[in-house]
Amino acid sequence: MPQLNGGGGDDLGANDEMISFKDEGEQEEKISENVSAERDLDDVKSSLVNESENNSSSSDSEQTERRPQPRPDTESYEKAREYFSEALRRQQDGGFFKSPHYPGYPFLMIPDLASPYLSNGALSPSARTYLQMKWPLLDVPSSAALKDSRSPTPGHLSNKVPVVQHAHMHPLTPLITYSNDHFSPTTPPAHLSPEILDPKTGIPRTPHPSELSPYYPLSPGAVGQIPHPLGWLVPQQGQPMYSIPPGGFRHPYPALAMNASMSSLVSSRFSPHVVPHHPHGLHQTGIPHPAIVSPAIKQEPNGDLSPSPGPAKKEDEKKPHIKKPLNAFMLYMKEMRAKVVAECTLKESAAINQILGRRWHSLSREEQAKYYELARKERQLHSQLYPGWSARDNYGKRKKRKRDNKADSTAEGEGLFLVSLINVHIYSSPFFAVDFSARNKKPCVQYLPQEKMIDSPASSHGSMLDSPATPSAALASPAAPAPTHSEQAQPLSLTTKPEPSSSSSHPSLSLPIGSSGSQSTPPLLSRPIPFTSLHPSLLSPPSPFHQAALHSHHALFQSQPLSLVTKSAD
DNA sequence: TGTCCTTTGAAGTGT
DNA sequence: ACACTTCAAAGGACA
Repeated sequence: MPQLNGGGGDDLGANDEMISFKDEGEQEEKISENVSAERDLDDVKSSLVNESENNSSSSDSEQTERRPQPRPDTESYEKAREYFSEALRRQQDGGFFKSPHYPGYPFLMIPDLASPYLSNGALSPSARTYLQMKWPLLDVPSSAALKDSRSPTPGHLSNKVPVVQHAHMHPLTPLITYSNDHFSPTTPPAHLSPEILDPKTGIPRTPHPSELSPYYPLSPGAVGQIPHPLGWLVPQQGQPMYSIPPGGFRHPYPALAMNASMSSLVSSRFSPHVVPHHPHGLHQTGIPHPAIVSPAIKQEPNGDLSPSPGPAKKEDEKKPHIKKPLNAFMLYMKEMRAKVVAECTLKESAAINQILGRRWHSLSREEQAKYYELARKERQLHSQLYPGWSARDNYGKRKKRKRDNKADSTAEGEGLFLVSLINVHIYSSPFFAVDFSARNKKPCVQYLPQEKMIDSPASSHGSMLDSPATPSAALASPAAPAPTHSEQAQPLSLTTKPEPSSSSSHPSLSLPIGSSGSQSTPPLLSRPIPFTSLHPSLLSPPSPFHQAALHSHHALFQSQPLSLVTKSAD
């Protein structure tokens, strides 16, 4: 089966190279998968030809033996085929916008290309048929696969790292999944519901609500409403980010392609003031909105801001929780988490996030810029979908623990904070691995043996990429010169603000660590991370500068275990 | 069951 | 203007 990831991860090649020590033949597989995808395209062409031939000549028995296929509307069918052919070509040319966030799909829809087969915001039956044929297991699984929802995972999907990922709808286009949740054939989403063919016309019809998958249960008010024609692209268990407007997008990039009138239209439709008409965070079609978490689904602990029960409270409960758009790092985490989890035995998100944080810093500017750009588009789309929404709306819906923590930490004094900062800087440097012995409440930063450190490509340059206020600016000059050694030597900062050029190349290391007084009250990680579960490759490789610096600081750091987390032992 | 942890970045609030 | 706070995701751990 062609897998849509074919080559799709190449845009993350450097990163893949750094962290993918699990499947050495992955690249080869991707190449072959691309070829396979092309071959499938040819198969489709052949099938089209055969089908047209058979339409006039095949017997009834042959028809019944064949998998029932809706008779394609040749024109739109052809358009869809052309689109995907073009998409595939662009993907292979490397010029296609491949979402790092949605590796399950090799490309993002190109509006002007996609529009031909988008009829009134819906995927035309012919286009759908095409997709069904092309990627039967991915988007429109075979009926056989769906008859038994417990059917075993296909071999090509058995890898812990999901090859095909459903779960979230792409925020930028309803045609893209939005999650790296593992594809689970045991939980086919509504969009994977078997194609229900009209026995008379042979054209896929909208299933009756009773035929729909229970994964997108229709609210009582939604009974009778039909699933969105693009529902097959809406993910399963996850939380897709942004919804499909009522009536469907007329454009795969609704937010980006909307003109003023459309924008206002969508705004009126998606204004938080209107959204409550669809309680439970479900789209009119019954598809949950990605960025909306209904109180009925996700109950915010402190979501009840109204002091007294009553209409106000009810109104508040009805108001869906529109989540913040994901920032670049969140997008990166979302994509890479599964990979990291698959590469090590860690399951704890806190530990995973630490690794991801370091990897994020080890990304090149170009790689990071992709995520910044994606995040920018996320925000853009979000702001267009929810023009009245503000991050403030979500304030106070979670426990304000930061404030409490700060109150605690301030009691520890500023010295501790400084040292903690230093510690994190040092931890962030690729010289050290964190030794979290199983029950050690005070994990140490240890020197990572050199031979373990240098086996990875020196992709770490301690990117000091400032989170660009205008990520497009970063993209505007993606061909920035390769980081020099001095650049690589820049410390991994807690913040993204650029270090003063006049400062030491490793200011964090030059700080008077000994004066911190942290030794007496070393900060600790509240929950230890088993060091043995950390694969060496999870740590950023050192540059020559790092090794040199390491050499000079070796004794100090070895004799002075440094803690990772800034939280006080108390 | 709810909160914490942990990361970065965006956006909010407060001074 | 700047510092600080909150929340986005994730899922195990913990109270």
